[in-house]
Amino acid sequence: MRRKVTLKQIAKELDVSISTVSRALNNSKEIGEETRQKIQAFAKFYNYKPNNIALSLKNRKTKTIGILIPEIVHHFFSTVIRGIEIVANQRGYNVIVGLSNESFSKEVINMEMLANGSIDGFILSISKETLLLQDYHHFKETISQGIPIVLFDRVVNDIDCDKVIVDDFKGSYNAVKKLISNGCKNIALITTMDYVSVGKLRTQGYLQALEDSKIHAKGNLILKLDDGLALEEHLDLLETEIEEFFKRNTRIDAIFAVNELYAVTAMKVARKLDFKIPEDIQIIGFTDGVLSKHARPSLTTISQHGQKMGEQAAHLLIDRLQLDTEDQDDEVVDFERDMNFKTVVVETELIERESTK
Amino acid sequence: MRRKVTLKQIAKELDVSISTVSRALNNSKEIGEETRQKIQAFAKFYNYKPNNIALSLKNRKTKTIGILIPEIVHHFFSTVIRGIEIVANQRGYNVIVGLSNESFSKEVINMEMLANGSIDGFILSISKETLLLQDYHHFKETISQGIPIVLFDRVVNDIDCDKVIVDDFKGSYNAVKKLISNGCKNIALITTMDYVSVGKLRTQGYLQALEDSKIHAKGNLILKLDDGLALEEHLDLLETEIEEFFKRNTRIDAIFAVNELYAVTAMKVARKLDFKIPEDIQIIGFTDGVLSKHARPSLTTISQHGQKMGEQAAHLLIDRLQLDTEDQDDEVVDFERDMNFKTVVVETELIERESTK
DNA sequence: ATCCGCAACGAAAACGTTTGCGTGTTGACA
DNA sequence: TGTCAACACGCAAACGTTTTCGTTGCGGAT
Repeated sequence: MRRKVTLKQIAKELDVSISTVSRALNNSKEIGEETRQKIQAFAKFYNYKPNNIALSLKNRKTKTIGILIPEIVHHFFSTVIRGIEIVANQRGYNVIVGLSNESFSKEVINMEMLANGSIDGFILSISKETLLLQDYHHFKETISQGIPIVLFDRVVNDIDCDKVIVDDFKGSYNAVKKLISNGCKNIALITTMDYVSVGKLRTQGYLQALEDSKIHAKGNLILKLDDGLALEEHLDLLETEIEEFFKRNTRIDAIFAVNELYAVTAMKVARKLDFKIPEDIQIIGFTDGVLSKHARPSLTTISQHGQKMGEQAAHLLIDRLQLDTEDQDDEVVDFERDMNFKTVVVETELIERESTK
Repeated sequence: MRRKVTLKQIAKELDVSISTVSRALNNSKEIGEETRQKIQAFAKFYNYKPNNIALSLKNRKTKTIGILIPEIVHHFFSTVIRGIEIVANQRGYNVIVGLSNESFSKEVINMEMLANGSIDGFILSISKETLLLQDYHHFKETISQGIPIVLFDRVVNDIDCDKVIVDDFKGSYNAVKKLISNGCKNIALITTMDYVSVGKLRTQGYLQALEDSKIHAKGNLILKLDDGLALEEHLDLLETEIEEFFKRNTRIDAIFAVNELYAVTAMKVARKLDFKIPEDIQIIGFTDGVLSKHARPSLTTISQHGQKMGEQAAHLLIDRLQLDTEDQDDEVVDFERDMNFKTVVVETELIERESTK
């Protein structure tokens, strides 16, 4: 087991100083041709690679970005990670991921753990519990320490940072409009509780689309589901909940669901109740995952383009990081930068499949 | 923007030495009660947290483990990551993930990038290209530098390290046995090319089960598919490939597929060709993902317990890391340790759903 | 002979910690 | 009064880099 060779060892072996070795390897022209050759050859032979940690300490930046997400076994989030990883790698960064598991305290812990020098910036999506508590002090503290954050998907307004979102409102609006133009009169909505921002926006899009088409929105056509039901263990509960909803509203001819699982489950229930899809009932879901593609019939969905969101987020963050390192004069720039937070919205796309006409 | 406070700043402010501050915060009893109180209070007020990078440099270990996987938008792999993250967090470690995207060179690059001090050890699953090339020099080099590796799922024998696998052979064997005991006579196998170790093992399990039941395995009942077909873009190709396979073999009454996608697609084709499931044809797939659960009919599968695999892998790695730091005497231990590589096999589980009788 | 400049290299600080060792100040005890 | 612990703290090295600022030696100009 030969450990990695260091500058010091090379210096000792070649009987020169550490600085000379460093300079030689960085092709400084202060070093004589001959010694440079010698040092480089030696370094290559022993496969010298500078130690990242030492570099991080010296440069006061780690070239790694922290990802903090609620859940990783989830098509959308893993797609975002992939997007982040790709551009991070391209631009010389690593990614370190933490999972909040939708828990506030885990989010805080994780964040503090990483904020102590391990990463240069965060890309994160807020956990549900945090959204519920509306306690964002950890984010603000991190930002005030000079560590930039990029929020994606689940964002809140009162955090000053870059954001990447999809136009949840518009996406839903278009989907419902589509259902209306397909002739649907009684369009049901299956959504989450309001504190999840995206759920709320999607609900608003639904309502607006109805209103613009002079359709009166009826409260009993809206089903707000508890989050617990989305858990793997409670699939059956989710199913019966939706089934009862159906039975209460026999005239439903379309369903718009704010996520894939709700949509697929609704479809399952509809078939069980002998609805023909899409003849008797049409269905659209938000979020395009594997379920939608492989369901029978395949599900018309609104794609969020998770990978693109990840890429955008990474670019935003790294741009800001590199901007930070360029300017040394602190005060003024701080002020200017505050004004410059961007919110990029990634366009959604309606992917039509078999569950709509 | 107030940057993080350091020991030096505290020392200066309180007019003591850096070492005194450090000791006071670590509750060294070399420090007088009074000064300790003072320093701790001050540190708490300014929210002092030791800088991770500096600690890493000093301790020559980073307390982070590197995960290197072929793909992250994948139910199995993300489940494994979740398992790793959970125990890593419990035991005070962070995880940094790299994606090889099934490419040899990306695997090498990523590994070298992380091996230069960024991580203490690796948990990884080998990319297909690497398996095809059979070039494992980067793994061996990393290990010889004293960085331990834990391989999971896709492993190869000639790398000396801990491994976590499922018993692919046994899992397949049991599944096929199940089909046989359900009365199936013409059991087809849909698998990958041989160079992916798990594909090979699963194929062997299939063959063995047939042989043990005195059923002659027929070559034309085995469909070996190219990997390219598993890509999202080529779903239709995959489908036609399987459809032709069906048409060539009209007497098939069961299918065992080595992954979820193949199984679901086969089911789709079967229904299209008016087979009744499970009456006319029974289907089992390896790997239990979301597709299986929500397919219609739901798919009987062999669960790999990805999360458990991740947890085991993390424990193996961290155990070894902590063992490494305990012993200072080098030579002897190296030798002993070589003998101690473990391979833990996580039991598979047959999850029966609607696609079998 | 003196001075200057340049090429080629070394010493040391710095990044933020921990820690072995040294040192000064007490108080007790002989 | 002198000796010696014990106590409370500071110095400095170390981890592995980069970089600023010297410091040599030497050739050429004056």
